[in-house]
Amino acid sequence: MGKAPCCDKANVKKGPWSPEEDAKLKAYIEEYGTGGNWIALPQKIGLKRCGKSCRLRWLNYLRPNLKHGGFSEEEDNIICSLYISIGSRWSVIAAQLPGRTDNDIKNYWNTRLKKKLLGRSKNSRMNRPSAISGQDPKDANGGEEKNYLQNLSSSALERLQLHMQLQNPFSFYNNPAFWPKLNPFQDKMIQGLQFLNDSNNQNYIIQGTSISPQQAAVECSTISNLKAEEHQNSENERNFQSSNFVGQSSYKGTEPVSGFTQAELNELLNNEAADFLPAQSQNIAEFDCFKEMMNESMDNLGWWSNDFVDSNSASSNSWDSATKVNISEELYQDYTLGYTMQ
DNA sequence: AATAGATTCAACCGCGAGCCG
DNA sequence: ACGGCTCGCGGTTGAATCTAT
Repeated sequence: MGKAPCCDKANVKKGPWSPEEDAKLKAYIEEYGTGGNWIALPQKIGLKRCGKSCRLRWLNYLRPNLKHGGFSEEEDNIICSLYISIGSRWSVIAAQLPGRTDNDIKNYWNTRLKKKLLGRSKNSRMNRPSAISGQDPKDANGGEEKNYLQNLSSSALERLQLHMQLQNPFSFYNNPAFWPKLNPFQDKMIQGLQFLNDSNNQNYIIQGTSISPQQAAVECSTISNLKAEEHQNSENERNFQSSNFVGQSSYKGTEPVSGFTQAELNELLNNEAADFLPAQSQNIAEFDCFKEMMNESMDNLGWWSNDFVDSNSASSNSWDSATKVNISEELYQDYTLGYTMQ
């Protein structure tokens, strides 16, 4: 049985929106709201558009308080650190960047940030066709690795590359002693988001204590309480943005954004990490790192790729278990609030 | 100035989740 | 419990624009 189409495709206009269409949609929504039904909306206002198209146009372009134009360095940092932590959860990342849409961020990542961060290591890999396995794929274990790699999405590979940069033994990233202490809020956020991605249900270290996934989930669910406290403590700080999970405003200044320090992210953004070793050694180091992860550390990599996890949580819509509800509600709250029409 | 190739980004698509009768 | 429907998401496409030759 096929799925019912959301609209009559034959009578629906596609392609770029005209100023007249924009004006119609904007005027109606500003006055009446969506009426809780995007599908019915275009008919009400005489637009020959699909409801989904109207929704997208409103959310990504017409809705008030949207930022257009270049991203700031702080926004770059937030996007990068969240991408590394949770992957392509664009809506979650967008929730941390007021005025930015998931589509914007996705485009910005795909067209600019990704290249900025990965261009270099990508080039080095492209120059060595069999460097990943270092042997004929048909050799012992090689076939398995090949299949495994073929199953990786490009997103997962990108994150792997970032991960490898972070694993560079000479890197700042790999020396916890050098890391500035995260505030509890940031610590919980990063670990909470990683927890959501992890189907292996390993234990988590929160505030130096190893806890079970179940406990981690409870910890994460307390984030809203932390937020409320902080909000009270900074009543005058209108920038708090209430939902600002990353705390870019409530911890402005000296604290790192998300799980990474400004220096770390600058290093990543400027590809400085790749300069730690001469080109040749760097390739070898990358290769060794990869092999090591493939052979020994798979269990530790669950967080960075959906492709490794079981089918129940492999989809992007995996925010569905009972333990995840509290968190996803928190994450989406303000994002959706912005769309709620009176 | 003309052309090809690269880049950007608005818009589309299909899927899964959740709600409701 | 089931099916229909809408919503929201991430991935992808393709027209417009920019850049290099």
